[in-house]
Amino acid sequence: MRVIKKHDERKNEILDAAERLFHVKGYEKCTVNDILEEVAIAKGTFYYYFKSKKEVMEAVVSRYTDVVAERANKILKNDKISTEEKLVCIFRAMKINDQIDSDVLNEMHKAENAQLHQKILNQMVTTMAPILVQVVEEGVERKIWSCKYPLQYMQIFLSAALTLTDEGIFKLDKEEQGMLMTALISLIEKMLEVPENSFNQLFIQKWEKT
Amino acid sequence: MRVIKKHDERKNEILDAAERLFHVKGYEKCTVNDILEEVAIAKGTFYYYFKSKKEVMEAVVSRYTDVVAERANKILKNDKISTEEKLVCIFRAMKINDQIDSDVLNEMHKAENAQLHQKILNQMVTTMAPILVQVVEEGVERKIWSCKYPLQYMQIFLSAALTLTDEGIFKLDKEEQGMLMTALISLIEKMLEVPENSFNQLFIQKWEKT
DNA sequence: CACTTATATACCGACCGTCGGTCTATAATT
DNA sequence: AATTATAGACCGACGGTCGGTATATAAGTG
Repeated sequence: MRVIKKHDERKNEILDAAERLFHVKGYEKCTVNDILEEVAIAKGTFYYYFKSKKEVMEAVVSRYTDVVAERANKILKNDKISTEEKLVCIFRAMKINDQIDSDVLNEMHKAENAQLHQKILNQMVTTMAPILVQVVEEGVERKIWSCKYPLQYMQIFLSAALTLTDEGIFKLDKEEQGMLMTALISLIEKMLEVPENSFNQLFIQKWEKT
Repeated sequence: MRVIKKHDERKNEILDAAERLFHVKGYEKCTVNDILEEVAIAKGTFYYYFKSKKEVMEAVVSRYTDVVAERANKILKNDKISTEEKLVCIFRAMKINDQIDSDVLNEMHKAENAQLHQKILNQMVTTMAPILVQVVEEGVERKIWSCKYPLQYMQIFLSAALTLTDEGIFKLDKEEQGMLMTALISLIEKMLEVPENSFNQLFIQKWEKT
């Protein structure tokens, strides 16, 4: 019965199970017992690693946003791609404009799930906005863009995008989704003070290519 | 012990108590028993009027958004004020750019409270965006504004504003709040394609006047 | 018109199942 | 011997259910 594992291994097992269950059942509907069952551990073990259900959720979210942030930072530091492309790539890394992909964040949206969404939103805005600001500043330095409130604009963009595309909050049909995307792209153009439709191609190409 | 009241009277008593308690204790921390105590009714009575705690919450939110929507519609139909002022007034009616006022929505933000926030956000965007679109269209007809995606822009604006100003999600100090407001105003200018800073005065005056 | 009878409405509170979380015991490792 | 990891019985709070009761109003009845 008793199986002993390395601290981090067990911890990750719990995180994996939690992540999976959260986006299958939704955070609120997923009970601690569900997680115990999946990992095949007892309650005591669970609470030996995490002090509450909420803490696991936050750990799951952090683990995810860390991965995204790392990806984004790599893109940022990559000298081989243009500033415009960096922006698009980072958005792609966040799955903001991607419909097909069924990865953690997108799946999580589906479950009606206020707490989880809020945490994701918070983490995402907090960690990603500053990275995006760096891209924007790069563009400003290279004189291709101009932007009065980089941080605030990125915060606004992220919070709106993450909220409106959350299927657990707003139910949009394909057409509405398309309109929203178009509007979001056009807003970025305005934020960076580039001519209308100059980003259109860039974004659409990128996301149909893959 | 037994006090009998008209259906709507009782129902409103419950809603009043719930509303008060939700923003004092927060939705999640407020138990059904708390509400029962406040209204001085038994559990059966509560569940005679509402089929769940969540349903009461939704009713509280609807009652509030209905009031706001009504105020907004009155402003919209008022021929005595300019289109620009209508926009400002409607935002004021939603308490988006108001710091002092301690009314329901603002107070509710304070409690860490994902479910309630999400419902408010949803209701607010759903009911208010279309009203704002009418104002925008009025401005477009009068040739003072121009706007490519009125509905989407308003949705984006509302979701960002309501999310970022939620004290339960993001903790901003006074300075950050100010920057955010400025950025939001400048974004509206971009959305409506008016010159930079043309709304600045309008918004600031309005909100310092009262 | 008084007087039962019936029906719908409002209300009560004991009870239940679930769930997050605690506590103590104990096995394994160092 | 001490520390670390695991187990699982147990707890209390909470949302929600259920069977039943009191009140008011309407409908039948002599």
